[in-house]
Amino acid sequence: MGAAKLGAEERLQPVSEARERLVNAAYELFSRYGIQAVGVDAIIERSGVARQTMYRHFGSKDDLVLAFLERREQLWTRRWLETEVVRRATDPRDRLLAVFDVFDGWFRSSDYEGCSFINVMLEHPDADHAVHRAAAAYLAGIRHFLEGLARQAGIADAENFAREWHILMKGAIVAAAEGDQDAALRAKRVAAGLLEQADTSGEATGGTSASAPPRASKRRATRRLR
Amino acid sequence: MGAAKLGAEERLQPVSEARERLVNAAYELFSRYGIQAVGVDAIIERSGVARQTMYRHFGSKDDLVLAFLERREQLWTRRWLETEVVRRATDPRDRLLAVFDVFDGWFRSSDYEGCSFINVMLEHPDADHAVHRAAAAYLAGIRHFLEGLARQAGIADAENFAREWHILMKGAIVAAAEGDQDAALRAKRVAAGLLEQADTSGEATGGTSASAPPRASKRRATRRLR
DNA sequence: GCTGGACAAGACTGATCGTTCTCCCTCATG
DNA sequence: CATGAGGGAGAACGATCAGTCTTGTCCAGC
Repeated sequence: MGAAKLGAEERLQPVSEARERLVNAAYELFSRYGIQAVGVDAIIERSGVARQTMYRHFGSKDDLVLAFLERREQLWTRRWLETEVVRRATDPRDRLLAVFDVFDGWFRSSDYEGCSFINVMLEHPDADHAVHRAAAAYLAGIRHFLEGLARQAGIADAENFAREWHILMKGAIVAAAEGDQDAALRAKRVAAGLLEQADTSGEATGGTSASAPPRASKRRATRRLR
Repeated sequence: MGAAKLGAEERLQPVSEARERLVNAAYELFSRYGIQAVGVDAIIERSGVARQTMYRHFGSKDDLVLAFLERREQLWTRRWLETEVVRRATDPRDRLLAVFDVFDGWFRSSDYEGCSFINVMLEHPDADHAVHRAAAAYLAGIRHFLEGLARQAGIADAENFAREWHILMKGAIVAAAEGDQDAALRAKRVAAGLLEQADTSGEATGGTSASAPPRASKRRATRRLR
């Protein structure tokens, strides 16, 4: 807010070209090398922007980090992960599983950089720090996406299910950082088992496991299976 | 190796008192705040050791980091995690599950500091870096412990099983860093399902779930149930 | 045409980084 | 007694850190 009123021209282009270049440079450097390992000098140099210009747009390095995390959510969470998952399947259960197919390609890319939200959050152990909180909030955003899919799939305790699913995703991300390129496949197998035994109240998917007495569903979730 | 021959006295005490204080200080600071956030000055100060003394024992900060990781394995992996797991149960399957009970207490401790191996590995994204490699190696050590339990439990593909189990552990560790204090319980529930449907060739544990057609075990694993 | 904001370029601050060097003391062993 | 290793205290190194300030140029709006 504040840079709202503009002339007729320069409508659709970013608020400021300098700011855009700064966030781009920050994105490339922070996502690859982490926060503490990248100095503002490196961002200045890569963005080709003057030092003072940076401090006019972002009062401090932490402010720039927050802008980086926001951009990361736009590009990675929304434009990449969620878009790709939705594109690959329509059934919400298939979409949940598709997460790990998307991850599989990610883990096998030569320049796998890991999850910036996890990295940044662990880099700032202080839970009260604004950067830690922002990173954790974006992780929660991913979880909300999962929770929505779980709800659409008619899964009873969608929130808990999403948290379990997310644990598998995060574990796989760390395993991939260790070098396990098959981490997504492993996690997907575990996830499939989790989905299979999930308490789905409604939603005739034609399950495989024969008997298994139907657990008393604690509450009828908002069944919405578009 | 190298500091082997000593006088008659000073037998059981550490190689050097100064070195011991340095590693202790490094342990407390690195495990809580990370590597990059802790300068050598802080370690000098906390250990009460002279600057030059530190550089006589450790040629560089990275060397001290490696010593810290080694100590972390001694104290955290061996003396705490593995000991506690073995203490809580005798059946290998129960021991596998006990991992998450031990984690549960850990996650609820007020000064939860996370897994240093994960933190340090993510802090050093370069897979060729000695510190990254060491951290990854200690993570592999944890996995080998799991693999041993899986083998004792008669699980067919023990290595893959251990990797899946470890993914759950690491995902829970990250979730706990986000603030989810119930992460261990969630991961345990998923793990229990994983264990239930595991290809265990042999080993009559007297399972709970009634029907569930016994999956055709692909291969008879080396049945060794001590 | 003037004014003021955005920006480039870069000097500069004080602090901190990892590392090296110097000087002095202690103490066990020859 | 002499020697030398181990250690303490601290100055000093050059590099880098995040952040400030100064100067000059451009350009749009009045």
